[in-house]
Amino acid sequence: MLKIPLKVTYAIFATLDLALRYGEGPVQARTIARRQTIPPRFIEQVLHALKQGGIVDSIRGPQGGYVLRQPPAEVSLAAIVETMNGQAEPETREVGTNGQALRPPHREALLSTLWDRVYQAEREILSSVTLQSLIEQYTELEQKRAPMYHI
Amino acid sequence: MLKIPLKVTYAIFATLDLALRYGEGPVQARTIARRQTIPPRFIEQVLHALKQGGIVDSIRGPQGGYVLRQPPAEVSLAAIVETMNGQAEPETREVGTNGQALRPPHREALLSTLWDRVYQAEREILSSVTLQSLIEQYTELEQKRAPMYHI
DNA sequence: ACAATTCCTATCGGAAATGTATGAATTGAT
DNA sequence: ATCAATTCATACATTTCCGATAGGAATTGT
Repeated sequence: MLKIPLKVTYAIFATLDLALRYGEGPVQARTIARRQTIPPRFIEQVLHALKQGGIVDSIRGPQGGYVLRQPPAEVSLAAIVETMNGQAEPETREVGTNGQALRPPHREALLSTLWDRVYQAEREILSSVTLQSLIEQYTELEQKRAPMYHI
Repeated sequence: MLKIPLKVTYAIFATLDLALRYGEGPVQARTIARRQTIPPRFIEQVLHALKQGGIVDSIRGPQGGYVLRQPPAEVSLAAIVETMNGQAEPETREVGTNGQALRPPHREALLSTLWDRVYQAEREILSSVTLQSLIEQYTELEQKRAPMYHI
């Protein structure tokens, strides 16, 4: 049930890459693709979706590329994940009932409020994590394991 | 990210159907299929999975069918959902990195602990909901909207 | 004008989800 | 013993989704 599309993972790594260079001007899709090992033609779509979602801005033409729209501390994973999932969220397919007990629409309502609760819990967690905090966690991990090497 | 396979929905409705008749002897797959409007050939597979998962018992032969293994108050949705999802849970695919920043394995670890937190939250909610409590919610809904009609 | 880049849309392949089919195994009833 | 009702097991077909690729159009700095 907890399904993590690759697309979402790519989006997080891509925005993390941008976060690490926030304020240094645009980064090209190809560069991110190389650094994060994401298929170059595919990351374009991911970045495009992130732009539609208001997460990144794009600059066209030579020396163009992508930049984070807000500082890394302002960008929550909830925003990224929701953007990548589009509106495809609460598609509780109707099933219908012929028998007596468990008639729609209450039968369906029962489950959809349940999924809503799960979804809200997920959202709460993801809202509390920002690109900034992820980077901090990352450098902590790095320094713990290999305290002498720098990025 | 929150993906609800139809299979899971079917499983919940099927077990709810059994819960409403708990203690009244076995219910045939075909009967459940008709009442819950689930493809008859498909529900067999769902029920079979539920049996493998220890949620239901099956009785073969004429007048056979399926029964809940435990009283409805003892059956949590977490058990049902986990059974239907099999072991297919935590497949965090590795992505790999060529560039400098955000090297594996820490990059991957960052996300997998995050997904774990989300997964645990989901599990907590689903553990707190039983077939019994679902039925209670259902009858409440029914009586609120149509207080004069009975099931 | 040119070249670098994003933007848009179409398409493809494979995997997973959904659904169907067939027949074997089990068992109560007669 | 036979029969019919049912689950059991497996294989197969169909559809849908996801990841990935491709081609070219639009934009813009130099």
